This record gives sequence, structure tokens and C-alpha cells, in this order.
Amino acid sequence: MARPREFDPDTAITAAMHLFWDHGYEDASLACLLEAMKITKGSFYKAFADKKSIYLKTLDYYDDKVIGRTVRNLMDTDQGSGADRILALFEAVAASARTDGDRSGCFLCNALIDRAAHDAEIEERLQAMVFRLENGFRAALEDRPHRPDPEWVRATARGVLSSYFGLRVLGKAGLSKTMADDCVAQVRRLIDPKI
Amino acid sequence: MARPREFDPDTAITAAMHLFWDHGYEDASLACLLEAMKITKGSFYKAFADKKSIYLKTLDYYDDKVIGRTVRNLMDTDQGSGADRILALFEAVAASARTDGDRSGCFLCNALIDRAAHDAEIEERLQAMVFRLENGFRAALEDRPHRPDPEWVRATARGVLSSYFGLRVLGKAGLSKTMADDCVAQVRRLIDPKI
DNA sequence: AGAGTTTGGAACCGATTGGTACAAAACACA
DNA sequence: TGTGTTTTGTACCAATCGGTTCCAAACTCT
Repeated sequence: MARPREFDPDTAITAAMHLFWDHGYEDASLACLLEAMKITKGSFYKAFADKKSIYLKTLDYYDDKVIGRTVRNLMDTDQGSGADRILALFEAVAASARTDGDRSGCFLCNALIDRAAHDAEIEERLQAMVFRLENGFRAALEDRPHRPDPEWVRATARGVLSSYFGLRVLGKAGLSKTMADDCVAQVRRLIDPKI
Repeated sequence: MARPREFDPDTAITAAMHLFWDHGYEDASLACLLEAMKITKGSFYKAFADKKSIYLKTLDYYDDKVIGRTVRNLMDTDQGSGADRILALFEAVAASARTDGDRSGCFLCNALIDRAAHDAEIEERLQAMVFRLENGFRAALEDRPHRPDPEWVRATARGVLSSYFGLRVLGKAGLSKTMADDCVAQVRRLIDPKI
């Protein structure tokens, strides 16, 4: 019926996501965005209404792909005990923060600091992601031989959640190896059902 | 000798700090800055070289005043036990996050996410602040009847540090009362020397 | 009062911001 | 081979970005 588009929307959104991820909303200019997505202005505004719209789409993409995978791993009973799954996540975060290459951190965490307080529509999406992550931790904590106290699960999940974001923030400060290890060790203490 | 300046540099820097604090670097335009500081362009560029220079000054100001006071409180043996001082800090943070008025969070945390990865000069200052905060927690944790294991102090201080930043990030998501309480309760568990 | 020095404010700067208008190009269908 | 429809690239837009220049105003000192 008509001329087909020459770019793949999915790869374009991925590129946009990574730009927002490590530059934030304001600092990612339209020019940078177009260069990263390898499309021109016409195509951009035809496919995605404006800058904020594509920002929301990259948040949805992150929610679906990254948060989704993380939560799935936390809930996957094939990957060791619940405690193992939580610690594996933290080890991975600590490792990626240690390697001085990747300083981009967690898009959810960055976006919370960057825009949650200034845009209700964005805040809504971010809150939903935080909630999904919290539930992932809950599920992992519930997965024990002797079913733990629900209140312990709720409170501990939230402690683990805040440790997760804290580690992400510390990663931005340039984490030393011992710092990362210590943070993971504290999570290990938190999720120990004996204490 | 010459015409005296009509504005107070200290109150101007305070105003600039609060603007950077809840808008970040890029989103705080020069026009907003001038309006908040209640000075005009001429005075601004005469007194502070450029935008980045005053950003660095606001960081120093925050370090000196806010971080300084926080660390002093953590080390002040007149304000209860070390554990009490740590919990008082977390209670205050949780309370300010609960009241839906204040969404600005912690300037250090915001700046870490906003600029640490993109500017070495800024990163350096932020790392120093993180280190001061860590030492504050260490001092508070050391202040116990039976002097605790230094390794326990170091590792726990870092766990508390990451919980602090985590709570700040969660505050941006709009904290429920139980969420805040749970996070503080987890810190209480972490700093318990028995576990 | 006059000289010397610094501030304050406005005019101005080129570059960049996010966004629009529009015509040419590229396809599917008849 | 047209015809209709969509994409693409370019030219263009006003507004804003951070920053400079310059001079009158405001002060201290002699």
C-alpha cells in the first residue's frame, strides 16, 4: 500500500534507551538521539510523536526486557534457592560496577532520580517497576523449605530493594572491589532467616 | 575602594544549590538560576566564572553544611549510642520522604546519578563526600561498650551507606509509610551487633 | 569634589534546543 | 504504467542555551 519504513523500530528504541540510560532525559538532545537511532528528523517525528513519548517507550522497553528478565530470574526455582537467586543478582550488579567500563548503572534508578519528581506520567511507570522488583524479591524470599513469616518477607524484601538501589548509586561513585563485596555481604546477612 | 556588591554570595549559592538539588545540572538553566539567586547576568559571571563553577561551589557548600552536619551528628557521643544516631538519621530521612512535600531527596545522591559518570572533577568531589559519610557510619558503629571487630565495622558501615542511598532513591518513587518503616527496620537489623 | 575601582544591567552573540512543513522518494496495488 | 499512501530528508522555525561586551551606577579613598 505504501512505502515501507527503512529502520527497525525495535533497534531504534534500544538505541534511544541506552542514550537516555546513561545521559538522562535533558542531556540526551534530539540531535544525539537521531544520531544514535540512525534515523532523520522526519522519520523520528513520524514514528514517535515527540521526545517525551519515546522516553516513555524506552521506559516500557526497559520494564519489559530488563526488569522482566530480572524478576523472572528471581522467581525461577530452577536457579538455586531464593537466597541464591538474590545473591546472584547482587553479585552481577557488583561485578558490572567493578569493571570500570560500565558506569551507566540501572535505568530505573537513574530515571527515578532524574525525572520521577517532575513528571507524574513518568513517575507512575517507575513506581510500577519498583513494585515489580519488590515482588521479585518477595517471591525469592518466600522460596524456603520452611515458609517464612509474611511480615518478615515483606520487610526484608524492602530492605533488599533499598540495598539494590544503594549499590547502584555507589556504582556511580566508582566502586572499589572491597566496597562491592561488603555491600553484597550485607545483603547476605539481611536475607539470612536466622537473624 | 570600589562599589560593594548588592547581593549576599552565601544566600545566592544556597539558592543555586537548591535549584541544582531538585532539578539537576542540565535542567537548571541559567535563566532559572539567575531568577532563583535574584541577580542578573553581569553579577553572575563577575562573581562566579560560569555555570559549572557555581555547580562545584554548591557541591562544596552541601559537603560543608549538610554532609558536615550529618557526619557531626553521627559522631556526636552526646546524642545517644552510635546505633541511636544512625537510626535517628534514617528516621529523619524516612520522615522527610514520607511527607509528600519534599521530593528533592539528597543532593549527593542526585548528583552521583546525574553527573558523576560524565565529569571527573565533579566525580572527585562526590567520592570525597561518600567517603566522609562512610566514615561517619563507621564512627557511630565503633561507639559501643565492647569495641566491635574492625572488619564488621567496615562492612556494616558500607551496608548502611548503601541502605541510605537506597532509601533516598525509593523516596523519589513516593514512599508509603510502611515502606519507609520497613527500610529503617532493616537498618536496625544490620547494625545489631548480635547478628 | 575628583580619581580609581568594581558592580549591575542591558544589549547582543552564535550555537543549539525541540519541533514543523513540505516535497521528493519508495513502495503496494490496480 | 499510473495511483494512492507512507516514509524520508531537508529546509526552516521561534525560543532558549550559556556566555561576552560595554557602559552607567555606586562605592571608597584622597
